[in-house]
Amino acid sequence: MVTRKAARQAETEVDALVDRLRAGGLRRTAARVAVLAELVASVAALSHGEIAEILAPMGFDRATVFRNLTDLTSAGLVVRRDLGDHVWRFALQRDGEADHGRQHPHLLCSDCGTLVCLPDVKVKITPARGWKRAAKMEVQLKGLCDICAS
Amino acid sequence: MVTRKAARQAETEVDALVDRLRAGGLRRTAARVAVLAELVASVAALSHGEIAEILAPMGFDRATVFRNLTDLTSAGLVVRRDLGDHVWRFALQRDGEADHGRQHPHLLCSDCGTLVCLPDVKVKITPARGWKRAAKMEVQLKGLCDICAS
DNA sequence: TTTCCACTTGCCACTGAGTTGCATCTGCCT
DNA sequence: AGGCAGATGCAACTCAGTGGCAAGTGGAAA
Repeated sequence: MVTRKAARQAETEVDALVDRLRAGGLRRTAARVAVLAELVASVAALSHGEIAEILAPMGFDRATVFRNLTDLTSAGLVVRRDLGDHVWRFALQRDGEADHGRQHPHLLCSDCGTLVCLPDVKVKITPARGWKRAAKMEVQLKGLCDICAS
Repeated sequence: MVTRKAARQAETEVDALVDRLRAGGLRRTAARVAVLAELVASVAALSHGEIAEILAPMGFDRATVFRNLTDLTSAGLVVRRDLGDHVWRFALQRDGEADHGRQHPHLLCSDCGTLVCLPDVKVKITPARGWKRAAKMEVQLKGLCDICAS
């Protein structure tokens, strides 16, 4: 049950995203709007397969969904991410998300292979001899995730 | 051109690995020895496809290679790793690597896949809310190694 | 408003990495 | 040596991702 206010908010967000789409030289098409609407409505990142399944009853072909996810990612509106299971998942490129890999460390579970965001863990790197590329590194911790540790 | 000393060293390493295999309840089979020998001989992590291609002329089937990589990984002799291209790559779980991994951080080059020790780089982890497992984590930085960056 | 053209789509097929079933082979314990 | 459970080769399959082509269409220009 979606409230009227939330529906209007989502629509506004889709409109804003479409503006960015157009500004990037891409056409406003029904398929793209539908993909963006699904990403706006979803809390979690969605795989191509999941989105394609949702949009199929509306007549959108999965090849189209795939191409559009790729286009939207190239255009910078969408980011794709792998959680360790070799499935790309797509989510909106929220403001400031461009450096997601560098914003916080990730835990790679050495047992199940899941990649978990650790936004509350701070990591400080002290490089030796003015090693300049440290700031561009992503930090990954390797150990057991909460599920495998329990 | 492999020197005689290097060849003997590799053979000794394979023998040691086979001992661990047997200790773990797995059989010593020609296919498994061949897989281990390839991993011993390789500097970089190898994909299933790469190993299968090497071993095919010796009569080893790729399904067997796949199964054995999985078995060796489950047994703890081999570790698998993804460089971001959705291909699993396999490498030996080196002796002392469990502790080695925690002694200093490593750089995993996102281009060539080389794992480089960074003994002079200090990393301080500040976990949130008394997260007790932080001390048991290995730290891995992901970015370009010196060669790929130049 | 109409035209037009480059972009987009649906349909179909393909690729590559990974995986499974089954009959047969084989390592190793007794 | 015998026997049995594990391992293998062969063949086929799954799944996520991807590409070709004819037809459809968004939007700029006239």
